[in-house]
Amino acid sequence: MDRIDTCLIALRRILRAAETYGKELAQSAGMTPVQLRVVQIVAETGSSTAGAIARRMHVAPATITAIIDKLERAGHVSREQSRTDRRQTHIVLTERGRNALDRAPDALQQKFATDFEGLEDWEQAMIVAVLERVASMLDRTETQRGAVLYPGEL
Amino acid sequence: MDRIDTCLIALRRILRAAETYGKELAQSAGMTPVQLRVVQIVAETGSSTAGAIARRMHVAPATITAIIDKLERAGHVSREQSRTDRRQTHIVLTERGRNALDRAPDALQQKFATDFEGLEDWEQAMIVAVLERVASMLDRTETQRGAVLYPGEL
DNA sequence: TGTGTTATTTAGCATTACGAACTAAATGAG
DNA sequence: CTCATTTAGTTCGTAATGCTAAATAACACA
Repeated sequence: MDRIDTCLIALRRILRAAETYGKELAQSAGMTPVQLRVVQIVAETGSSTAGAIARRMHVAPATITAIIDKLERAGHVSREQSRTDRRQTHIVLTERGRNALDRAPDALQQKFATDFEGLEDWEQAMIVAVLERVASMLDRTETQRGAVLYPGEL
Repeated sequence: MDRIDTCLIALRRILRAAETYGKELAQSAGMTPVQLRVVQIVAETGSSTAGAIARRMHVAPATITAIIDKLERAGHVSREQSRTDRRQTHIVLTERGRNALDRAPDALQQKFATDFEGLEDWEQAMIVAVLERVASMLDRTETQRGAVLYPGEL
């Protein structure tokens, strides 16, 4: 078997695993993967505007509106009008949202972290180097093409 | 920065790159990523039944029916009733479908393959080893849990 | 023959996502 | 200060993907 094929197959396995974990994860948090992703962003940033979330997720504002609607109805987040610019809406995490987040540790992350810690030091170092290498091989284009860099993207 | 964090960030970059490429790819083929995935499977296997595609994609049969409907309407594939078992429907690629496929080289694959070939031999070997390692760290559970292995899955 | 199993489709629903059109608020030119 | 423009978010209509449950058709075997 070709080395490239082996790599691509491994990459697909990784992608599929991520998807699977995403679903599990969402189930234990009581929301869908996308909704959870939004909640994670809000939690991470303290409070984001709708537009900032949309840009960060590379998604149209209308899409975020719909997702926030559902999260708000479920009581996970709430909308707060900005005082400095009343066009803006700040999305903030509610108590309930924070609880859901605590109940939903990222399964992929956990699994990987556990296994990773059991490895030899040199093995860890090798994995770090390779993953970074592969990531930059794959996503380099995006920044090279001059795509807009969004606030909080890094 | 923590090694684990570095890995996870790299993994997310890889996931996002894959998504981006998937969209590009599908666009040049004139169909959605999922539809293209079905067409690829059909092309690869010569002719699959609807059920086989569903199992391979880990998706409910009803979902495949809907996708095949669209692909058939667009003239990319056609349905043919099996002669040996008339409950089965064989999905076959049309001329038009094959053309679309030719027009859509897998962007991720291309990009990766190009870069990969430019690397030193030892570097290639290391990448192969690490990706396989990470893949098995992440997707091991699935087989361990005794999930059904689907025909053509390997 | 009849009963049970298997393959696919139909129907109805939820989620994600988009673009276009709209409202409200801020900003800038004159 | 006023009017035009831009920006932020929402609403509306549409499409794709995915599910479950129920229907339909064909096979299989006792």
